[in-house]
Formats: sequence, C-alpha cells, structure tokens
Amino acid sequence: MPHFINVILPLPLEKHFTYSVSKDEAEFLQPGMRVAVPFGKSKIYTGFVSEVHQEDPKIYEAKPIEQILDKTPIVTPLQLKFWQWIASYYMCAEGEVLRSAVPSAFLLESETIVQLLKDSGVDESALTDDEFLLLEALERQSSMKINEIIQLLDKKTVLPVINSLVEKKVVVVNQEIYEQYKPKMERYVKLHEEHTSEAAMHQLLDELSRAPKQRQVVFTLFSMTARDKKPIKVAELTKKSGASANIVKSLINKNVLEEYNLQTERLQYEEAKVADSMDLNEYQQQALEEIETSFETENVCLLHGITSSGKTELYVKLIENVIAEGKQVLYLLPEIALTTQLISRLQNYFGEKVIVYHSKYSVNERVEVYQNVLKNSPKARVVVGVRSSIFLPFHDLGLIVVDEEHESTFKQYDPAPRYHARDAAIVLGLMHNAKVLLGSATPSLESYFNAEHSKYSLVNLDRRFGNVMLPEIEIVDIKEKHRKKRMTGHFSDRLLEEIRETLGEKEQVILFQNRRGFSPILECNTCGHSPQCPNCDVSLTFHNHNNQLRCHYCGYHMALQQKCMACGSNELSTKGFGTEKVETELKALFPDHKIGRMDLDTTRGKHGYEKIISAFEQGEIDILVGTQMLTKGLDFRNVRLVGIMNADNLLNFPDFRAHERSFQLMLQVAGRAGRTEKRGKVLIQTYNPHHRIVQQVSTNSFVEMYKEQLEERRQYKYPPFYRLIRITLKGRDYSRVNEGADWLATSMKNSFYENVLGPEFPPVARIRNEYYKNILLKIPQKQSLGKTKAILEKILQSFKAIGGFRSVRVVVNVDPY
DNA sequence: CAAATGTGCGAG
DNA sequence: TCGCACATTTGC
Repeated sequence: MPHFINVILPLPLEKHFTYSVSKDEAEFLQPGMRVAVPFGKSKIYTGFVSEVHQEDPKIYEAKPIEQILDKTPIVTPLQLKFWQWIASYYMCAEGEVLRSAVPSAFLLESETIVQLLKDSGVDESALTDDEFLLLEALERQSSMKINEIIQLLDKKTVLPVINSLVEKKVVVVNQEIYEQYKPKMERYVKLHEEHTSEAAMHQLLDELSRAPKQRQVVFTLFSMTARDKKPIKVAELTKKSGASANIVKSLINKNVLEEYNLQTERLQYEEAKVADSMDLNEYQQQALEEIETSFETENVCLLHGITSSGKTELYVKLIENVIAEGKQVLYLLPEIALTTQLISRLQNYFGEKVIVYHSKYSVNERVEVYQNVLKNSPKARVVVGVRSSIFLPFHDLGLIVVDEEHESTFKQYDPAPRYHARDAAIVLGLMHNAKVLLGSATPSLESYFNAEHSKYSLVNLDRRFGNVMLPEIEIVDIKEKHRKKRMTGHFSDRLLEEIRETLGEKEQVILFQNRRGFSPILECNTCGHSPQCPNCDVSLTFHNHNNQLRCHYCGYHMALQQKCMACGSNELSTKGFGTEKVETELKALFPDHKIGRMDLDTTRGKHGYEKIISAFEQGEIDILVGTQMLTKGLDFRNVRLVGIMNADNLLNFPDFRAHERSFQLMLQVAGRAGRTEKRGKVLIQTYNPHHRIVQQVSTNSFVEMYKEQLEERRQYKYPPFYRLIRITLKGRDYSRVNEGADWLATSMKNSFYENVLGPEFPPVARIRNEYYKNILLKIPQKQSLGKTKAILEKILQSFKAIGGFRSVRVVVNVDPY
C-alpha cells in the first residue's frame, strides 16, 4: 500500500498538494513537519505536512518528496487549525497564512546552481558569445547562481543560454536548498589538555614567568574556572584579565589554551531584578475581582480604563495567576506601541519569563523566539508581541491580553492574510480555552458594542492611579484667532502662552500634528499648479530638511523647484503643515529650548524610536513634536502641556471611522499630560470648536460619543450592525480596471442587491502607476457570513475566468478597518 | 527580424 | 508565486 502526504505550500494557492512517500517516511512524518518538495518545473519549496494518508490521487501521479526537514513538528495541530480559520474567515489561501505565520527563515527555497561538467571537450567556436562568457566565468569559479549569471551577462533571460549549454553537455544544473537560520556562535577558551594535570600546570606557570601578561591571563582563567564551572568566553577573559585579544591569541597559538565555539542564544536579557508586583489601589482591586468573576463564565472581557488608571498593574496580576498555573500568556500590543517602557516594566515583574516578538527583530531572532515558545521553555511564559505573535506555537495558552484594543495597527493590510489580530486572538483564545482581556482607554465601537450586548463582559476603571486628575482640556478656535490676528504661524496666542508658562516651570510640552513633512502642498500663486507625483495621484509633500518634494505613497522624490513647473512663476506658497514645519516655527519662537521631532522620518532604523524617547525622558528635549506615534502608551512623568495643532485634519478624513478615530487619538494624546500630582493641560486648536467630537473629547464623554456614533453607524449601515468586505481591483490599465470593477459590481448586485456599494475610486486612485477601484459589500447581521463568502468566492472565480480581466488583480479584505 | 515584453496557464 | 509556451510589440 503506497503512502502519501498532503502539503501546504507557501504560495497563494487554495489547494494542498499530495506527494508520495515511502513507508518509513510515512511512519516518521507528522502533521506540522516541514518537507522540501519539488514544485513546478525546477523549483523546490518548503511545505508543511497537513496530513499523512494512503489515498492515491487517481488523476495524477504524485511526485516523491525531496527531503524531510524536521525531526519533530514545528507547527502544532492547533496552529494548523488556526491557519484554516484565518484562511477561511479572511478569504485567502492557507499558503498565504503560512507565509506570515512562521519566521521566514523556516521557508527554505531552492536556488539553481550551475556547474561546469569536467572533460566536456567542448568546441568553443560552436558557442555563442553569451555561452562563451559563462563558460569562461565557470572555469574561474566552478559554480554560479542564477542571479550571478544574470549580472554577468547583463540580461534578464539567461535560462536559454544555460539550457543550451546543458544540451551541449558543457554544464549541469543542480538545485540547492539552504537552511537560513544560523545559530549564533561565541568563542570560548579552556586550558589545553596537556596542561590540565597539577604538575603540568606548575610547569606552565614557570614557563610563563617571563611573559607576565600571558601569565596573568592564565591565572585569571584558573580563578574563573575555580569559581564556577561555567565555560569561559574569550570576551569575558580578556575583559577580566585586562589583556588584549592578541595575548589570548598567542596563548592559543602556543597551544596553552584551546579555543572552541558554542551556540548561544541571541535573546539574552540582562538579569532583570525581579520586583514584587505592586499593590493595587481599591479601584484596581475591585476591577481585578470583577474581571476574575467574569472569567468564570465568560471568555472575553473588555476593560475600559481611562488613561493612566493603572491597567498594566491589573494585567500583571492576572498574568501572575495564569503563569502560576503553568500556562502561557500572550500580551498583544499595537505595532508602534512597542515601547521599551512597557517591556522593561514587564521584565521587572517577570524577569526572564518574558519574551518579546516584534517586527524589528531579525529573522534569526524570530526563529529563536519561535523555538522557545514551541518547546514551552521557561523563558517563554509571557510572550509580549505585535500582531503576528498570534501565530506563535503556543502549547497551553491561559490568557491573552490585547492592550490598546482599539488600535488599527492590529489589522494587517498587505499582504494577505488581512487579519485583525484582536479578532483572531479571540478565536485563538477559544481554541486554547484561554481567557481574553481587551484593554483600552478608548475602546473601539465594536468591542464596546459587544460588551453592551453581553458578548463580552465589561469592567470599568475610571480613576486615575494615585488620584491624579484628568487634564484640563481647552478648545482654541483658530478661525477666530485668525480673524483677530492672534496667530503666529500655526500657533495661537493661547498655545504660546501655555508653552511659555510650562517651559518656565521646567516642565515638558508635547505637540501633536498628525502629518509628517513640512507642508503637504506646494502651490503656485499664479496658476495654482502644484507638483504631483508622476506615479500616484497625490501632490508631493515638501520636506524642508533635505529640500525635497516627496511622495508618501511610493517614495518618489525630487529636488525642490524654484519656479513653477507649469507657468514659470517664482511665486510659490505652501499650504497646510506637517511636523517638520511645526518644528521649524517652534525653533524660531523658542530659540533657547531644545526641540525634538518624532515621526516616521526621524524614527527609521532599529533604535531611532528609543533614542528620541529616552532623550525626552532624560529631559534633553523640552518640546516634542510628533505624529500619532506619540499617542501610544508612553509614560512621561514631566509632561504638563499637550497641544493638538489642528484637530480638523483628523475629523475630515474620508472614512466612516474618522470620528471614532479622532476621538480616540485626541483622548490618547491628551492622556500624556499630567501623569503626576500636578494637573495637566491640553489645548486643542480647531476651526470647528463646536464639532461634536471635539466637545466630547473636552468633556471626556466616551459613552456619549459611543451612543452618537453608534446611531450613525446604524443609519448608514456600518459595523457593528453590518459586516463589510471590501474588494479592491488594481491594475496598470485604467479602462480594464474600470470595466472589471463594473462587471464585478454588477454580478455582485445580482446576489446582494442594494448591499453592494460602488465601484468607486478611492481618494488616491493611482499608486505606483496602478489604478485602484473599490467595491464594498455590506452584510446584514442576519445574513449568513459563510454563505455570503461562498457566493462571493464563486463570483470572483468567474471573474478570474474572463480573459480580458486577467491583468486586473483582485484583493479581498474582510473587515477592512 | 531578433529581442524584449506581455499573457495565460498549471503546478501534485 | 514561478517557469514556460506562445503572442505581440519594439527598435535597429
């Protein structure tokens, strides 16, 4: 009886693929192990076994596998199930889920290696120029990769050349697969065997009497070995003995010392001093008890705790209890919120039991985190991580905390799977039988709605820790201020007054402007022309520091032109403003104070973000200007004033969640002010001081905002009353995209009638020379989600079958928010 | 007219 | 996603 396995490949293909294996292999293989399999003409991919079986696929002959890559499964059966759920809910292939679920170092791919065949005795005159070039190169370096050949011949299609040489029996091609994960090695030394006996040791020291430095090194080595039996690192030895690396090296050369390498973990934290967890105040204590009671009957609990009410301490207590039961905990954070602050706080409490997983980790670091979680190591009791950490191989998850639950960075936009980590975490929790705690100062409407409708339990925490008062919020009408000529640049007189006062008292200021760059738009006063990106339908943004015009969508940039490119006039003016402009104006207004800026441009690189934050913490910066990066759970002690430069550009965003988002953002920024005894102050500059949302922010009326927004959602058929699926078509050819969108919308309307909206161009209809068009499908609560998706799937399939639309790509986004 | 570019298809 | 067959356009 032949044996087979089904395999998931990391490709956007719906199907699992069947390969044949031997009896021994079949007995060895388990779901979740990796195998290298040939796929297509010449490629080898890493596949994950989903099933071992004996069903012969009758319509084709299964290929045998190339190689088994694991001794034990690296994906658990529960993960495989979770992948299936993600794939079906978010309408994508399991292979796509796989791609974002495991560290990319696990996915080996083959590379074609071309080698010279010896004694070919080829007639060189029978070769083309390219063939001859390649032959020559191979005589020098014996083997080449396809990429190297492409460079060598300076053309894209090199396969014909290679194939012709293969035919002439000059070269052979091989597929090679590489393990990408490289363990980190560190150099260690020990005394060479010859000298380990007592007598030999004495003799050695005598011999070295005329080399005092070397003698010192050997002495240090002795005392280190005597103290504890741990292996000794070269780096440590040089440091302790005060010798240079050269001295150690010469000892190694003399065979006095012996060098060897050991594998080390990349993920080493300095020994954290484990602090006792803090005592909770009575409100926290009460909230904790409420959460615990709710967990007896419910799986998901929403904790609505205002800014600096001490939610983190609550989490810590809950986590303590869960790890005491020997279960794992997942602590999810939004991407930007991955502050050193919170992690070091958790490490203070849990020491080495905390492991961190985030997007700036290298592939190798990710592999190590993954493996620690997989083997259920004591280092991975508490996993703190971003969105993608829901894919780690948990064994026995007891609790998932989703902090800042309302954050939109939990939703993955591109590439597929376009999942929402909060929602997926709830499903994951269900699979593990774990409890899920959603926490936020400004919960998302959906979560609050779910809590109100008893899908989740709700716990409120509305006292700030240490009874710190909520900041006082003042609204400044800048329309009025402009009229009365009380504006200096983008600063109202009130804001300047408050900044002066705060700085006078040696306290810090945060200014929030949700737009980077200098001024978004450069406009010609004569003809009104403003420079556009050649690849996208947007105006270029002016960046002062490098005097550039830049596109924020595709990265296109050009030097600033002195004259209008359309009419040649040199009267150019700027419209709107970004963080850079605020910074420049501030520098002119407060030349004696240090001003920092935090946005995408200044936080590039692995530690850019931390540098700015610690500079601000240390008081090296007096005023910090930034985009929404500032809002995320940062805890600055000395900030008393927060200024929102312009509330309107938030409110006028063309999206059904703009108001909710603005409310959340403003309240979160406001929460940065006055975290100690002194009452903080928040100034909001706006052209619409009577806007409902601005008013609600100023009175901190979450529930009022919730009710009003909910009513609007009901009226306009938006979540949580309707589910949304957005279908985006994109392609190079404008009319193809249009026709395709029309066709698709029409056939969708045949099934879903008035619940199909569009097709419509998005606000930016062209990005990187591709045209975009959206169709929105609204799904009433009564309508079955599964059936809807099945119908949609069918429609999409027939769409793909139409020849003319093949060049249009279709992106399906479930819950596109 | 050859080479470069586009289009469609199937993979186990 | 990738390679390949086949079709169409491009540039000297």
